[in-house]
Amino acid sequence: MARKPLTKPRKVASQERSRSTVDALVEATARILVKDGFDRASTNRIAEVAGVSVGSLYQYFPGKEALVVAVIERHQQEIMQTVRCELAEVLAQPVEKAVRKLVAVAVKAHRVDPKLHRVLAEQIPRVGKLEKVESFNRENYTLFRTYLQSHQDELRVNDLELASFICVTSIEALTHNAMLHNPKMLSDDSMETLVEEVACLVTGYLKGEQNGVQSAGSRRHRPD
Amino acid sequence: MARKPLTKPRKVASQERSRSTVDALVEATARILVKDGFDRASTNRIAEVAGVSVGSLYQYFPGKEALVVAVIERHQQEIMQTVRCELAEVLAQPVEKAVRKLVAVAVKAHRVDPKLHRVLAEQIPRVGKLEKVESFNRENYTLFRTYLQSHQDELRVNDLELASFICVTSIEALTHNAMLHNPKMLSDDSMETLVEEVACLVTGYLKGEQNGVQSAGSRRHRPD
DNA sequence: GCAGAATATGAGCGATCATTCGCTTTTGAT
DNA sequence: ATCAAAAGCGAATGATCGCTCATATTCTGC
Repeated sequence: MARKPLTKPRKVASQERSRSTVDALVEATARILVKDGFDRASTNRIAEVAGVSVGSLYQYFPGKEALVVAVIERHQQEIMQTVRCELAEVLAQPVEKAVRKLVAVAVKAHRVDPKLHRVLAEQIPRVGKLEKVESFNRENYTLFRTYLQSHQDELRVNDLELASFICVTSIEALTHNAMLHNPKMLSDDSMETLVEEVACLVTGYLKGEQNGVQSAGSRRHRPD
Repeated sequence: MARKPLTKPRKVASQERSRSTVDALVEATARILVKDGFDRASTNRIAEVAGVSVGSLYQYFPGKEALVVAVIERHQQEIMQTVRCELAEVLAQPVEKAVRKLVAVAVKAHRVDPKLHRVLAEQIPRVGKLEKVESFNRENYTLFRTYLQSHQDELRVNDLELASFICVTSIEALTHNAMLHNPKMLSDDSMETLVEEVACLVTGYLKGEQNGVQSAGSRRHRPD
């Protein structure tokens, strides 16, 4: 039953040359995804753009899906680098400050590679291995819940898990939609007011009242 | 330059027989999407499942994309029927009531055909004609802004457009993610608390304080 | 500088799929 | 009953794509 006489040990990369090949393939995949979309990204074309042969491609990736997974993982790696870095200092801060920072970070994360982000969000079918896209939010989710736990006395909400779900989902969706579907929000100015508003939304939910968050001109001046 | 000698006048449907053929095709497309996913939905297969020939398919649909668009439109038609129906009575109600109703309706909308909804959300690449999926939210968005305008005096927010964006996006994302990614929230019980919480989030944002929305046991009992 | 392992090559095979078109069947008006 | 238009048919075509494998090149330890 020994059935791998000529089949090379799929997916290893020890030497340096091969490592750069793998990099070139992932990079080419990302470029094609951005430039031509998911459908027009065939293994032959990826190999061609990467400057390698299809054969080499199949030595390291079992198929197109694996390439895309690699692209996604690389992109999320970059994003989480940003997030984790900026989030370290937040743990000690009060809710208002922390939430605003969190939202700002979410926006920043969406600025890492917007075009790629859009393609990954809009064109990649979430099937098979591609379901892993969701696992990304798990980390933010856990991170946020940890924060809530250590600041529980400042909060009004009880169910921290539910609260984390609500906050993280809202923040993510709002920044995401603002970046992708709302062209008039792309100016730095509008971006600031958006951050302020979302922070207000979340803080208000967590604390019950949002005094002191007055800012962005979106607040009404009640002259009574 | 007359270049349509044998090419049938693509996409007409006058008699009754043909109308049922079109229906069968759309229905078959929906079924295949749910059962096998977008990738495995080929025109040949759709025709086979529909009980018609590929030739007939191409008489009414220029390709697979058009079929999917038809499925999406049919699905959104059903959803908007539900939404519009339940939303009529809301216009006169105060923010607390109205928002809660709105959230409840959003949940209900996601229950129309959950499996199809999931496929449409996860597997359909938003390219070409398929971008139309977004136009769906435009209506809810406008509907919501209209409500805010007529209740402006109850609100704290100034920029109603921004507020609509924030509220609609949050509600949609929260219900969507709850239904699709959070299995433990599927019980009717959890669903109720979710509605309560989301309503609380939105109401708090719009009004500034959410007294009277106490309910779902997620609220903390402060015995001080 | 040599042997064998690692890596790279790319023409080609097979499968799938979208789409066409000459033909038959059904329909409805006369 | 007749006939033209409408609707339906499906084998056949051609294009694309994923993937393999026999072969060639490069690298690494000795």
